[in-house]
Amino acid sequence: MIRLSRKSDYGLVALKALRGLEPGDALSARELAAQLGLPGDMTPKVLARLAQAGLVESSMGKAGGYRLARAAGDISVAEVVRVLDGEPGLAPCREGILECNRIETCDIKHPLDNLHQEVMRVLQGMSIAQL
Amino acid sequence: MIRLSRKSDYGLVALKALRGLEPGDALSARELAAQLGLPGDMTPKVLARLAQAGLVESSMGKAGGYRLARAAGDISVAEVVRVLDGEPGLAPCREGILECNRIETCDIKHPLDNLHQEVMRVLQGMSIAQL
DNA sequence: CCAACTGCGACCGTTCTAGTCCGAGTTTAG
DNA sequence: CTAAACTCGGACTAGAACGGTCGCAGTTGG
Repeated sequence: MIRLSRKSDYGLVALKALRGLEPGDALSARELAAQLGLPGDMTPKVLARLAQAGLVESSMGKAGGYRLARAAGDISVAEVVRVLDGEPGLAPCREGILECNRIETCDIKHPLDNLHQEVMRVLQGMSIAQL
Repeated sequence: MIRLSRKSDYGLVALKALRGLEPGDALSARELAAQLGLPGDMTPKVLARLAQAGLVESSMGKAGGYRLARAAGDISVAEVVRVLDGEPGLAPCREGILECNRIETCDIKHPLDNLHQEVMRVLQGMSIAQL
């Protein structure tokens, strides 16, 4: 609960390493992994997802690698988490399998949603630049 | 991520049902389960943990059951979650197994902790009475 | 004494996650 | 044109966490 998966953790660290890179440069997944001490084959996966979400750009080929697609200040923690961990969702009563109670749609759903939005607002307020 | 386990969910719903109970009364786990549509044998477990944490009181015997140990306004969501899901902890880099990086103690740990505190502050600010 | 309840621990099955492996496509260097 | 270095994407395995169930011991009220 309120716990980042390792993917999100790795993603944040990687993005942090990627900021402060010269405009033309790029870092390969392998370099990042070695430099940050991340598990070798996990890093490409994380970066790939970030790339297809448009948070980083990738260049193929021999001197390829990754670089931030936007300014570090324009990438929020919330966005990274959403990409790597999927859309959050406070309670698991949405799969349609369970109906919780039949009384309305869960007594506590509404206030819990407010809570969730507040939490997301906090995550939204922090950018990669501030790490 | 930012996701309540079902235990916490059940706990919150149960506490909500327990508030608005006459001072002398008590609800048995079975009654609560039936009334809320929770899985039968899960409810005693959740309530037992809440009881040993001092959030609810239990009375044994034939007419036994559970009731709130404090006013609903004095029980925060954060407390319930902590009891049922364990102490949160934003990132899983504490087990001592991994050292993340050797550079200091994780570049992003500090700002992430701030974030975590803010989230907890949000949870702390909402009580059972407000559900 | 009996019935109904809590309390607590042990026990499975399932699901999610971390992590690894492998093949295919792409670009640059020589 | 060939080879090397890199990204891309899916498939696959192992392990942990979680939800859920069962059974027994202790306790209280009729």
